[in-house]
Amino acid sequence: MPELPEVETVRRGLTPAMEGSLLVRAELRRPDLRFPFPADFSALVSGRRILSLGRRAKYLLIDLEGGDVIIAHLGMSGSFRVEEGAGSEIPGDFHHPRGKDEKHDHVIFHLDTANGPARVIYNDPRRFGFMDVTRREALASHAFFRELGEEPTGNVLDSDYLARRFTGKAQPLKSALLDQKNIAGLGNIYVCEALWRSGLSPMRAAGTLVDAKGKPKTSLKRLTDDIRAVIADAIAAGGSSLRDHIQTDGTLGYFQHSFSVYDREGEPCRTPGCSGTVARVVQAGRSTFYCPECQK
DNA sequence: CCTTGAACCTGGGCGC
DNA sequence: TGCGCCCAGGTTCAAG
Repeated sequence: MPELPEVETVRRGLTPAMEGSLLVRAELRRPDLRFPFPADFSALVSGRRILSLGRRAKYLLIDLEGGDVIIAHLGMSGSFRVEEGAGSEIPGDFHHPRGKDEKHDHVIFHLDTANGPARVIYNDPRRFGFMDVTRREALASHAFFRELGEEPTGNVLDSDYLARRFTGKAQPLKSALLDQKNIAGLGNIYVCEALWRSGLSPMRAAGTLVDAKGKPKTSLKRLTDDIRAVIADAIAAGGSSLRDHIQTDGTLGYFQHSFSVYDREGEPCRTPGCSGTVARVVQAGRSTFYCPECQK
């Protein structure tokens, strides 16, 4: 499920149950997800208190007392849910009736919280997600993080930075924005949405947004603003739509979100005054949705 | 270096 | 009820 806004929403949703709680035991129900778990994963994290939940790009970070940090990536289909209360039986509830999907519950974090026992359960049908554990001080140099670009949140991402990254690049904008080395956390949906907002074609070469002096053209400044706005809006929407449900379902935000171009092939463009129709093309093996009429 | 395509997995939707 | 095909929010390799 996750691009940056969804992972951020998951982080916020899990925080009440996890932060300050004791991670009594990490139960691995299979030896691997996308990659094998480290051999000592469970031994290393079990019995530790959880200090805080963080996020970098699409990675969820769980900081433990003692200086280790759990790294979790949700891949394409990963989600977390919280189940409170004691008992060995996992009670089904309205949102998650017991059923077939349970076979994809791969990791169970057994917690001792301020309100009693609880479980945080990681479910991932496709198993493209993965978890690792490392020392907090080694995080920045970890292979997952070493080459990551700037976050599209906060004020670090600016058009001068993107101009430096894009100078001389013939690479299509779609691919350049999807590249985590440029911007950390954008995925297929929000790249399409940001390009639509900016009126820029996904096929346009990234270098054409930079002037001869290596400075960002107006179009790149606008794109930078739109990227930040798209992400901020999505986080805001996820946070509000999930408030009631995050306890049991981290995936809800996505599907309540309505997109302007993503997955709208053949439908009318929503740009005011535009009479175009949303088209779908494939770039580097991924679907791109855009309006050929107003995105140049 | 660049760009593309395949691979990793399961499940849902659609046409027949 | 079934079958086969295509598609899916990500990342990483190998190959051209």
